[in-house]
Parts: sequence; C-alpha cells; structure tokens
Amino acid sequence: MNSPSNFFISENNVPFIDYFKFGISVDCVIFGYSKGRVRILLIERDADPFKNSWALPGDLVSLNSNLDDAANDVLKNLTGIDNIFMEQFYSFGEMDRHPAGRVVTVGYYSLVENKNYNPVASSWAKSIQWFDIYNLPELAFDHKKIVMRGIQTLKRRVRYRPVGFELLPVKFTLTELQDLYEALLDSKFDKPNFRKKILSMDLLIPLNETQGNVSHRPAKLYKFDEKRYELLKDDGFVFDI
Amino acid sequence: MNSPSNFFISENNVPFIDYFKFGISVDCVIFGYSKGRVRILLIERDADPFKNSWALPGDLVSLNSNLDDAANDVLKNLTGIDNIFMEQFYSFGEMDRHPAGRVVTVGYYSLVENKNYNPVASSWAKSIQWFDIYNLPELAFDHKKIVMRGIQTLKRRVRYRPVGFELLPVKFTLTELQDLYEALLDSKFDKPNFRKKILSMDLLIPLNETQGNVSHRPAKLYKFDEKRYELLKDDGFVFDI
DNA sequence: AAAACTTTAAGTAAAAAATACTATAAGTTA
DNA sequence: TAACTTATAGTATTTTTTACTTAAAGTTTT
Repeated sequence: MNSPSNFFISENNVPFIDYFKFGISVDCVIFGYSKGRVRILLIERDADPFKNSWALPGDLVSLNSNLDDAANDVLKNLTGIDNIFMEQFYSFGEMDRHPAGRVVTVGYYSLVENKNYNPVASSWAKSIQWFDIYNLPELAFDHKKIVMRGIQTLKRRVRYRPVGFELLPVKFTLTELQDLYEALLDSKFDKPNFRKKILSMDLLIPLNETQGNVSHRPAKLYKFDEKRYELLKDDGFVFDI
Repeated sequence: MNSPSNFFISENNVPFIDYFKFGISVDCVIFGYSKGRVRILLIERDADPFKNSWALPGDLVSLNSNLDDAANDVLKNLTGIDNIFMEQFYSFGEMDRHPAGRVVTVGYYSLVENKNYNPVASSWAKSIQWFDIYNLPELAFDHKKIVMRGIQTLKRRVRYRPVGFELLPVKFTLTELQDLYEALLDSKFDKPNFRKKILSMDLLIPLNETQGNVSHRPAKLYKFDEKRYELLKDDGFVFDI
C-alpha cells in the first residue's frame, strides 16, 4: 500500500498519483527550564537548505514511519534526547514554506528538565543550544511562526493540564513549583495561596525529605502523584492553576 | 519549487525525492445545532475507496493549495457550504489509514447553525446528512477517530472561547444560548445564574426586539458583541462558561 | 551561644464569586 | 378575567479567591 494506486482519477482529470507528491516533516519545539527561565532547544543546521542557520530539530518523515515515531526519532538523532513526553500541536502547510518542494510539517512540543538532558549535536546538526524564548535568533524556514504557536499552546495547556511537572526533577519543593509556573505564565502568585491551592488538589505526595545545601530553612520535598492524576482525570477533574 | 529538487540526498542514502510521495488531505468535522441536539455533517461517498460509506467531507489537497483554503474548498464542493469559520485541530498520520497510499490528513472543525445552511450533496458525494453525535453510523477510513478527537476539542474550546455563538442565529434569546451550552457540554445550569454570568461578561448587546410566535411571554433578543470581544481578548480576558 | 536573617509554613480575615432558591412581571390561552 | 407559562429580578447562603499576619525552622554572623 505504500505506493499510490493508479486506479483512481480525481474529478478534475488529474491522475490520482499526481496528488502524492508531498513531503511531510516533523518539527519539535523542546521547552527546557532552569534558573527561572524557559528556553527552547535549537540546532545549527549543517545541511542544505538553510545550512548554518538556527532551526528547530526536525526532518522529513519517511514513508514507513508514523508521525509520533518520526518526531521521537528526529529528536533522538539530532539531540540524543530519547523517550520523552511529546505532543502534537499544529500543522503548517503554506505552499512556499520549503525551498525543496511542497512540505507540510507537523509541530510537536515537549518539556524537559534541563539538568537531566545534555543534548549533543549529531547527524546533520552542527551545534545545539538552548535559547531563552524571549531572545531567539533568526530561524530557518517558517520556524519562527512554529515556535510562536508552540509557546502560545504551552501557555494555554499548562493551565489546565499538569504538564509543568515534566520540567521539574522528580522531587521538588513547592517554591520551585511556584517559580516554574511564574516563569511559564509570566506572572506572580501569592506564596501561601499558591501552596494552599496546589496542595488542596491532592496531587502531590509529601516526602520525608527536605532539600539540602541551602543556607536557610530547607523546604520539604514533594513528588507528583501520577496514578492519582490518572484516576481523577477519568472523573472529569480539571487541573487548573 | 513545486517539484522536489534532486539536489539533496538524505543521510540514509535515500534520494531526497523519495520522501516526496505523501498525499495530504483535509477532513472537516462540521458541527450543527438544532432543537437542542448537536450533530455533525456526513457525506455518503460515491467514489472509491469506501464507495457508499459514510465519511467526513474531505479530499486530497492539490500541490497548489494551502491547507486552510483546501478545507474551505472541500466543504464548498461537497456540501455547498461556503465562507464559514473553520479551525484546524489535529493531524492524523498512521501508515495504514488510506488504502490508496500514504496519506496524512489534517482535521478541521467548524460550527454552523443548521437552519442557515442547507447542504446539498455535490461532486462525488452521493448524499449528505446530519447525524447526532451520540448516534453515528459506521465511518470510512479512520474517520471515527477523527470525529472523536474533534468532539473532544470542541468540548474543551467551547469553554474558553465564545465559539458557541457560531451555532446560533445572529439574534437569540438567553434561553436559547443556555440550551446550546447545555447540549454542547451535556450538563444543566441554573437559569437565573446562567444569565447573570453571561450578562456580566458584557459581551451581549440587548436588542429592542423580542421573539415572536411563542405561546408565552416572549424573551428579549440579544446579539453577540464581536468588536468588544476582540478588544477584551487583547487585554487577556478569558471567556469562561 | 545569642542575635540577626532568610525562607518555610500555618492561619485568619475580608472580598468576590458561585450556587441555590424565591418572588414578581409579562405575555398567552381558555 | 382566570389560569398558565416563561422571562426576569432579587436575595440569602455557601464556597472560593485574595490579601495579609504570624509563627516556626534552619543558617549565618557577631
């Protein structure tokens, strides 16, 4: 089934096969977080087109790979990052968006904790770097547009799904959580109220540990209760910051 | 630029041109509303593959059309419906989803008021019909999956964007609006409280008209204030039912 | 080892919003 | 004119949000 059948002729008398000339690509907007700043991961291309330009990790999809797999493969090949939560957010199909032909690209986004992932440029990525989302370089193709829509999607989704936890270490303090949300949503919350709200959701498991190596009273550590979230979700529960 | 250049060879030694064998299609989930029920529009196919099956209005995209235009054209060709608000929601790219070759489809959804649109089957649509979303027939391709995700998207978006108004006539009563939201969200609201909430948003313009032809006290008519919505939106206002 | 300092963490009071309910007004039909 | 239906206004109660205060726990400085 991988080669289009010649059987069908469309109504405009264009042979069916003439429709099968698209390229499909995936592009990944990878959000990272550290020291109160949200960043995205860009690669410096070492291949035409747009050689030497900064771009999103992305590539053409082969005929025998589905979209989700392709997105994961691309990320692994170009950055070494493997096996992370990744979600589709929008597809871009302007006619002139790729100089080599007609390519529709599917945008994916993901969130990773900076410390845990040490991306290494590989394949045709010459170098790789985290950029502050408010201070991006010129980007290849229409990647600026893709990034912008990715940021918009993240800001919206982070409010009603607990995706933010992907950006923190497994064990975290409530202040770290608050700092993260303040960075993501670019706003400030009252500290006592924030912790009251988040704890009342009953989605955090308090640990019998405190943070170490701080020059003040160490805060209690918590971890996210994924099992409970899965249960609550089924009952129509909405996570809401 | 419409034919892929032979210049580039991918790293796996697959000629660049071998990636350009995808078909792209668009499929439209058109929501309609009347008599307290939410429906979607399906066509009965009069062309292979899946001839005689019910399916979403959709078609392959040609090389010289962008996605949004293609979605609008498809809808116009198959149903006669033209010039309506339409929004992309997800892309589907499983390898075996189309028997004629590798086709990635981009899902669009729209909301229309039943009365205003009298869809007529044309092109290769044999017939056309509204189906209750809770009582759908067997569908061609993976259209069941597309519909399900479309419904899920609608239910989510309708809560924080005033898309619901697309489903009502320009002039409507508050009870009609409430009935619509109750049908969309499959729930019940307290009448006085619903009207208080919606009116306090200051997004409705009260008209000096009342509904006619009813055997009881006629309700006041309102219309949606789009200009004001655009203004509020810029200030970070979130519509929230 | 006490004082100063910083941050966590618990608590409380006021304001706002959501919810539940009651009453009245405006029209239609018998 | 009375009975009826639905729109619309109003009120009281509960819950949630927001703003602010205070105490506790640890570190650093003197």
